[in-house]
Amino acid sequence: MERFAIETRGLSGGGRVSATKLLVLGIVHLSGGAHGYQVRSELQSWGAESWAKIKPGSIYHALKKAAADGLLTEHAEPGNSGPERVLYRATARGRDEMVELVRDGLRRTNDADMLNASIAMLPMLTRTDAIAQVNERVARLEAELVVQAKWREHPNRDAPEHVRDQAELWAGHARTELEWAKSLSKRLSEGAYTMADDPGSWRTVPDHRKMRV
Amino acid sequence: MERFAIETRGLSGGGRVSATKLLVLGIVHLSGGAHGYQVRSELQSWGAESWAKIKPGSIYHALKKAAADGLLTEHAEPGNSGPERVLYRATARGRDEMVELVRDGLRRTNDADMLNASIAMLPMLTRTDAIAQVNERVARLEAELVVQAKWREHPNRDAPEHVRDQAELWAGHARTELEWAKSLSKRLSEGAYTMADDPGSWRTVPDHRKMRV
DNA sequence: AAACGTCTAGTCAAGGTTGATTAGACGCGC
DNA sequence: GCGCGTCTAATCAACCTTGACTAGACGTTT
Repeated sequence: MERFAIETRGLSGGGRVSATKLLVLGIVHLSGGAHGYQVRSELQSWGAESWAKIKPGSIYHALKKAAADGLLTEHAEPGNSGPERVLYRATARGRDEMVELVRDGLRRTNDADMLNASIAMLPMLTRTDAIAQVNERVARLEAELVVQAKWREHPNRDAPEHVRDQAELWAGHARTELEWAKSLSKRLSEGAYTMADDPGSWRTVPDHRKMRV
Repeated sequence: MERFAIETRGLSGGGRVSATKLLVLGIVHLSGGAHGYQVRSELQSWGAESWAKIKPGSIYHALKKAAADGLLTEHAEPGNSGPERVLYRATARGRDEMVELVRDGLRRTNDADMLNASIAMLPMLTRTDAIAQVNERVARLEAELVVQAKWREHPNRDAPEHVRDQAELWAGHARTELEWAKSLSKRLSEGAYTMADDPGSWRTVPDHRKMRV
């Protein structure tokens, strides 16, 4: 009966994939260490509350959970000016997990939040890897559109008419996403953005020169 | 400080709007009374696990919560054949709340799950009401596209380049949705679907002839 | 200089979500 | 007539999300 029990688990201790987790890990990493409020501000300036629907409350939870899972380290800092704060830094496992989350988010269809978060963290990947993941997404979307087309030819008679008509909307979204993914793949191939293996990326910048707030 | 404390609360005891709640209330109502497994099967046959991302576990919780809030009544039934079951029936408050949820889900932008669930429960509204809500949605989407266009002219310099480029994808989704909403409005005007005030709708069918499993 | 709003920084309880698990009934091949 | 898989029906603990709330510091208005 428990044939599939393990299957869905990823690199770390398990638990649901979450856009919050990815974004929090990503910002901490990009900042080369950050406290909660800093992550919160950075995400806000990226407009993440709207496209990933992240509320401040979730950020602190995600940070603590990631620290408990060994993906981040916690350093308590006495408040020299203002309240106390806790500094978080990414561990090696945290970096690996984050990269896997980005790759998965790009490759797999479904879940808009995860896709948005993955795109936001795209430069965590090398250029060739990113292109490969996006291309796999393109292939998946094309396959899904074929399935959807078949489904509309032979609709499920149990579902009411207006529910069946909803499929048009989903197909429209899938086509939009397909076009966008194709154009992203092309932009990447043409050298757009600074990826992990490009000069000037977060990876090639020495620690003391990384972004600070 | 608590100026807005009440504002977000709806008709009932409060709490977050949820696609699960709407679908569960809707199925119970449409079935003229149902137990958990029946709701689960019906949603499955509508393909709801995929488009509303509802897992069985959530359904039972939603039923109990709705019963605790007075939106449903619970009738324990001894298992004449098979395990025990609990029969749920919609109350008047449950019906009112559900209709409000559908209207809100149609009118307000954001949250794909809620929109999908609302469309699935569209025939809960009268035809004129449904058209009005969809038209308001059309207007909102058009306004949003204008805002997005302005945003792309004057992008936020704090966000990285690839995050700013993501806006193209959102705009594409918004345009897809806009076109679909317009066509839905048109179909409704032309008399498509059986709405709450049409002959043959769930509302005009006497209780004993309602769908049973 | 007391009052006021605002920014920094974070906690918390209440509630929602979910994968795993339980358990009886039922058909069916051997 | 016994084991096996499948269907019905639901429970539960672990985990995630969130709105509301706390609290110090700082500028600035009155």
